[in-house]
Amino acid sequence: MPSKTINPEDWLTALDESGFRVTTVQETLIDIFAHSEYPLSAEQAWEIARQSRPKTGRATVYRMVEKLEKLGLIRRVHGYQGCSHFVPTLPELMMLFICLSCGRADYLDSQPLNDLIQQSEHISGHHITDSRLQLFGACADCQQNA
Amino acid sequence: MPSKTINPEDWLTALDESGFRVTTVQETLIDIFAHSEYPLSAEQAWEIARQSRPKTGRATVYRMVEKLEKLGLIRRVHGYQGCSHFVPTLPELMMLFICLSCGRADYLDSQPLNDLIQQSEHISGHHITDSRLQLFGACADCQQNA
DNA sequence: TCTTTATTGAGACATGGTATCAATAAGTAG
DNA sequence: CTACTTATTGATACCATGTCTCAATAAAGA
Repeated sequence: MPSKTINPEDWLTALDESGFRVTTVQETLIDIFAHSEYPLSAEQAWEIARQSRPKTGRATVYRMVEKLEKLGLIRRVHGYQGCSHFVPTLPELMMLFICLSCGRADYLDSQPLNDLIQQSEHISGHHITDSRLQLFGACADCQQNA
Repeated sequence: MPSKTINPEDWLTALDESGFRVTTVQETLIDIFAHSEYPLSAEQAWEIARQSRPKTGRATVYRMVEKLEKLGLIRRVHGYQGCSHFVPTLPELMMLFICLSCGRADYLDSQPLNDLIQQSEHISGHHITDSRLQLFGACADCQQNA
């Protein structure tokens, strides 16, 4: 479902514009992350990558993940599967929902959250520069099949 | 600052009532977590514990952390210092703020957040059973000293 | 006090992630 | 198109964090 609004080409462009060389591993890994409906760990991405590109090194995958995260193209999921899984970042601000039953990620409108954060900032006196909100539960589909 | 509303005695009672034996390591570790103003990792807690109780085993600390987390007495902090630090859980529902400059944790009223979550539940059709919201930035003190 | 059994400590092990370094391949200049 | 420069890669050694095992210890109840 993220794939609807994510274009692997843009990611390559982003890497290029940041002064990195465009390589085949990058293309492989970008494709993997951009098209996955589920949060992926570096280890999982490595496994998938080797199916189409057997010589892919482990360290390379970890380096790419770090790079993609720094560029804001993927985002770490902090949750029940551990804290080492990543989902593509959508262009707009979104809150992340993870279904505990099927594992899929869904994105919800986060404008109300931003309002709430601004409010908290006011009340507490803290200057808030970043936030993580993640929701867990059963997605609409899984509720029906239960 | 959490210490204001946290009573180590209650934690021991909670362990006792859950059918666990009350031991000296437990008392040591509970004291450490209940009185820390900063999120602590198991490793850090181990280090502190050995100062007053040198024979404390590493695995024991990890086991206690797991136990305390399961009982809901401490809570994992997902953030910039990694995902392996814990803070005491307050009795009321609270959002967590972590200062990126001094590392301290602060708790903010989370009623508005709960409203927001209910709203999202309605709109998305997902059944939300748990959430994590964490805020990062500079606390009021650190802003002044900057 | 004695007995039972959960809990502990020590250390081996597994996993996730990083550092090193020679080999490879992308980009650029000729 | 070729040669050159240098970022990126892959293999492997390494480190940190967390788990498992099992004999020894110490709570709790009889």
